[in-house]
Amino acid sequence: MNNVRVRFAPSPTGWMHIGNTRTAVFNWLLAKKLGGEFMLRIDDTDAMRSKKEYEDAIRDVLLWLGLSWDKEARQSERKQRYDEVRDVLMKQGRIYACWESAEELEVMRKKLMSQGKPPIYDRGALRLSEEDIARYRAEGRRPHYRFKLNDGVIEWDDMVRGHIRYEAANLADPVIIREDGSYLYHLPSVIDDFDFGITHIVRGEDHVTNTAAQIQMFEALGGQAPQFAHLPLLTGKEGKLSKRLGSLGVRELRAEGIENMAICAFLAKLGTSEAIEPWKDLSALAQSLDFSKLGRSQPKFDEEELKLFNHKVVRQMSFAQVKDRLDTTEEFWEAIKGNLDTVQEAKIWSEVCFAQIVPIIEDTQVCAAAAENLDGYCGDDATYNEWINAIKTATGKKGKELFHPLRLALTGTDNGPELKVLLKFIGRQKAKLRLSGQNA
RNA sequence: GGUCCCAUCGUCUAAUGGUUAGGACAUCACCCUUUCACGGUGGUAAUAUGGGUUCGAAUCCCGUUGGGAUCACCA
Repeated sequence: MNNVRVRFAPSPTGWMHIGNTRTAVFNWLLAKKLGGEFMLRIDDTDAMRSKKEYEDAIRDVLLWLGLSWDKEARQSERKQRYDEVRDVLMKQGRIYACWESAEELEVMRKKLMSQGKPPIYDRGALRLSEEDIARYRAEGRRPHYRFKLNDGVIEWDDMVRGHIRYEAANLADPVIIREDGSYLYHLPSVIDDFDFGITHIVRGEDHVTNTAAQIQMFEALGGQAPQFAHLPLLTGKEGKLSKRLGSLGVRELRAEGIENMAICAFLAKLGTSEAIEPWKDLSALAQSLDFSKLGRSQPKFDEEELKLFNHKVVRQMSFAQVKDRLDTTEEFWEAIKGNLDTVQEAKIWSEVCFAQIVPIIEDTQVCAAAAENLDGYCGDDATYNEWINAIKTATGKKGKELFHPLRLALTGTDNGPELKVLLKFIGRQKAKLRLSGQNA
């Protein structure tokens, strides 16, 4: 184990969705690829919106996906540490009090925008006199606090976007402490990354300007910013960053029968120049991680493609991987798995073969001939072929006219694995009853 | 509006000044299967747009158009 440490830092304010999960997957894969630690950090600084059930769901989903963590922390338990840092930075003048109300700030922003100016905070609070402040206090106002950005160029080498450069003057001093004294995301995040020795941060590109501000925070703490990788954001089919994506829950996908490996591999390879294909396991997938293979434009996430891919994943799963979820034999699994979209669908064929179904008699002549000639069938190819030929001779039917009624009578449905294979499991007895129209 | 990012087959992308513009997914056709499906083989399909630079541009430069991010007392 080296000193590489990577983290996934969700805020428990909603269910795990495809965008979240992608970030988790990349961070986890990077930790494994570099042989480092993976940390789960619950960013619950927003007490109003954070919920225990969301936090539990995050853990459930990560575990189900196979993204286990070596260490964890919760921001709501580290307030003391944040206060310490706050006091130091305040003394240094990097944190300053502001007295504008949210409404006043909103008005200022709108005014600047309408003048064609960037809606950046004007640092009015820094020009306040003692009397001004005393008056605000007397009015019953409570201050919120901002982090003061130093002028100059902020730059870093991003693992996916290359060299990035921002002029600090184009950025607004971020608010880091609310009027009620609680912390906003920026500072606790940096303090934690610093304290826990986080070496790499992978997150969405919506964070790039945050990163610029946070780099100065790392420096203010006397530390050095970790390596950053900002992933292009996923978009929906229609092009826009769809709200559906935000609501596309991993739990729902799981319930639909999408495999954890399908989700991980799909998210890890979408937007890269590599083929989306099944991987043996997560560590093999981790070894394949390469940020230089990622494009810089925003890939479209299509749920249909994920489902198609899931089929491929299911098809190459061994019996050992599914036996705990299915009550069936290896022989049966191997016979039908090529035909499944989800592992759960195996149950459908299991019922068709071993339980009772209602046959559909589409062609009485074919079914009668089939029933009459079934006695010689022994479950092998040779007697199966003899049986088919006998029906063909007796009825003069062939091809679809022959097989469609047989399939309907024997399985009660018009599609599925090869009839020859299914009949082997259905057996002569059951088949005969079904062919004569009886439930069996 | 300021700042930043992006633009190649339907989709994800490769081609770091000279390629018949390549691959994967989807699609279509054919083959296999005496049916559907599964599987196999092959095909169709792209450089947003206008100017430059150059012997030569998908590639470099400028403009246009289009898309996205951010500018929260969310994270």
